[in-house]
Amino acid sequence: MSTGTTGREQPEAATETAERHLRADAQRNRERILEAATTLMANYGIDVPIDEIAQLAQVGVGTVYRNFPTKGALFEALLMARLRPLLVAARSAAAADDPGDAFVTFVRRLSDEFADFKALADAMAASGIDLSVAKNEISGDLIAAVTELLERAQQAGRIRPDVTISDVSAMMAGLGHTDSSFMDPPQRQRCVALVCDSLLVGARSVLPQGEPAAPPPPAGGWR
Amino acid sequence: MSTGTTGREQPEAATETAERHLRADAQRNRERILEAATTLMANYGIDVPIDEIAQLAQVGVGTVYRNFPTKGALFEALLMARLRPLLVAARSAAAADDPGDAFVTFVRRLSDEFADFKALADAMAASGIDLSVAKNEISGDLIAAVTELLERAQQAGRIRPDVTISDVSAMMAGLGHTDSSFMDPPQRQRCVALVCDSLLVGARSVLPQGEPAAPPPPAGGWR
DNA sequence: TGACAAACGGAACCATCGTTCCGTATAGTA
DNA sequence: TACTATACGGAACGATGGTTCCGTTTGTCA
Repeated sequence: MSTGTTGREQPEAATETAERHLRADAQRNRERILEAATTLMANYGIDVPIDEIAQLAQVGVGTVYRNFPTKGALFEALLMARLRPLLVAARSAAAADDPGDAFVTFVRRLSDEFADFKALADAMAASGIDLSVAKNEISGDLIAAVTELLERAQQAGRIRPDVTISDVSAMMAGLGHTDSSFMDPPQRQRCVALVCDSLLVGARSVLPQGEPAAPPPPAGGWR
Repeated sequence: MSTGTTGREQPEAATETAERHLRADAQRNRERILEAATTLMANYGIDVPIDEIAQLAQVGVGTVYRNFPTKGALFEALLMARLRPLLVAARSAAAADDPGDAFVTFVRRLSDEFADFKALADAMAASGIDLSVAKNEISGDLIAAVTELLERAQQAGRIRPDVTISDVSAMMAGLGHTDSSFMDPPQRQRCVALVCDSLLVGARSVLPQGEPAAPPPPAGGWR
């Protein structure tokens, strides 16, 4: 009766297309929410409570749910925003003159993305070893692009011919899950280099300098 | 420490030493609990509810808590049981004639352990990139043993001299987190081989055959 | 066999978190 | 300025899961 219909009243969910003339404050809030969610999910992964996102965005939880029907929807919106440029990168890598180098560049880029946005690795873990982090089309396109990148690099003799896209996906997933929050950037780069070395033909990277030497993590060590 | 906190009345917690004359039924139940917890945590990781463990063990939750003051304690008990043989393996690998081969064998073994006991990978993720999955002594011993294994394999010229124990730990963690539940055994073996190839000097394994669907890699391995 | 400490089961408690509901506030408009 | 659709906040709800409590059962020993 008074308030909307029996169902929810969110406008077209998170669809950016058909921007149904949002009220100015609503538009502002939506952006705040996206920003807050990005910040928090980048650092803490998918596990941040909605309440915290709402708090950081200076908004009530209701407002979050008015914009995104579900936590998953919010997450997926963020994910897509991350995946899209990654797809562009993969495609241009596949078209590069030297697909071998382009492959390495792409892997490095992906690793950076994992580090910058922890939730991406979470999503990858949840959906198995392939790159299809969401049921969205983008993920399919992404894996297609990486497949082509791989094939071209193999044709160019730069990547081992016995390596499959599954191998690549699995290694990428592993990279993402070498819990980035515990790994400093130099260490991450070393891992990227090692992974690439395992896939490339006759490659033996110079590993970027990491921590001084010994393993002793600050006193207490484990935990 | 864990024992004798002010609160509960559990007998020495999970300490097997000083087996305080458990009543026959209590002993039986304790074993049932450990067995059930192993089964469930192996398949579902740390996230299995205590209730489910209790149910499978055919005991009440109270009985679980009488044996293990906390879910974490139960988990740690299982973990130690897993880590101990792994430690033995690492030590004997470090003492092997060919530390290069022994290293590969150990990595394979570790990977199997991840697959057999999903919770191990969970623990590793939670504790960062090093092997120290718990604050227990065993984990310290384990990383020490692996360090020695690494050094000996490097002295023998089998592992790249620029690889550090941190690198090894990180790659192992990645291996564990290439979510084993989504990866069939052949794929896992391929990843193990790739990781080893990245660490060893001049190695290019023949990757074990994986799934049939993917791009046919029968091109044969490298030497 | 009787008594009692030891052990048991599982309801209840508490905290967390996703989601919904609804009374209230306000941007946009006439 | 007044009116109303739109949007807001946040309390409340329901599900889940770890932990505690306590009345009841049972193994053990004399």
